[in-house]
Amino acid sequence: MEVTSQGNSVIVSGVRNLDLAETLDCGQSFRWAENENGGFHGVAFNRAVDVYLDGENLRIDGCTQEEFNLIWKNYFDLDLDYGKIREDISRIHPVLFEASSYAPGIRILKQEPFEALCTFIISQNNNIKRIKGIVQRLCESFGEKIGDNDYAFPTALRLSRLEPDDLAPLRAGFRNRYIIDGARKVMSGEVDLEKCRTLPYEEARKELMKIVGVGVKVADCTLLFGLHRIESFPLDVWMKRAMKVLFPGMKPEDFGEYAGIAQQYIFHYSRMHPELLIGE
DNA sequence: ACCCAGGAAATTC
DNA sequence: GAATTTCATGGG
Repeated sequence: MEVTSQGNSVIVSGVRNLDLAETLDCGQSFRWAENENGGFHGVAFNRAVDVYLDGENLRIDGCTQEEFNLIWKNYFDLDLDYGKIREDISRIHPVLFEASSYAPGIRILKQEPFEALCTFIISQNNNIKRIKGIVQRLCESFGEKIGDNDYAFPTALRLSRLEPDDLAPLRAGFRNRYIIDGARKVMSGEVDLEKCRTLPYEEARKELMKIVGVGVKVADCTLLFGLHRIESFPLDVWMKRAMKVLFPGMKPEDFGEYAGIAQQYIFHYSRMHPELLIGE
């Protein structure tokens, strides 16, 4: 991996096992949209960028070399060897080889913990298109303006001072009070997100589940996508169907230390092949 | 009108 | 305690 910068862009060469659409538009982050030039525009860590991938060259517009090293290198998890991981987990089960070969460019993003928490609270009993709309309105309403049309994700402090009814314009429905409860418990320290990086997995889950509206699945997604606990194996409706039909008898713990990456391959593969899951 | 959506809380049995 | 219903909202 080699990094050069010209003007307001950073170019990273030697980037393998990354596909922008597979990674940014597969239901782990809700803040990226394809732009008119085949790249993706998005916001994370209070920065807005456009990203493009040409072969093994990743270009990030709106980014200094310093910001790349501080933010985006980690965000895209570029130090982890996904090729090696794919080889390893392919040996676990033939269907996992199939699923991971189908979309080998999926990576697990390292998102902001509080953003992951809130967006997966919003995700419950919801669809990806509407989740994106609610998240967009949440940022426009309560996030810091960081560009012409770009808003940072709201801070826990800001949201903690609101009442559930203040979120009515988001049209998030019953999830409003969950978001506020999460913000308040994070602000007060009753829930310590950073501690969830290192706590034993079950304890990290319990910590997050102190929040009203956070159950096992939302906790698992927060841990996987916001705290990079890649052993996490969230079971949503798609994954439950996939487990029954494609991996009968197997349990999450059978997928090893990179279970979260396996999960994301399976999730994407299942959604792209719904015909495999009929009957469940 | 009906069903579903990257679920979880509230209620009922 | 386990199974069912309800919870807002939008789209098919």
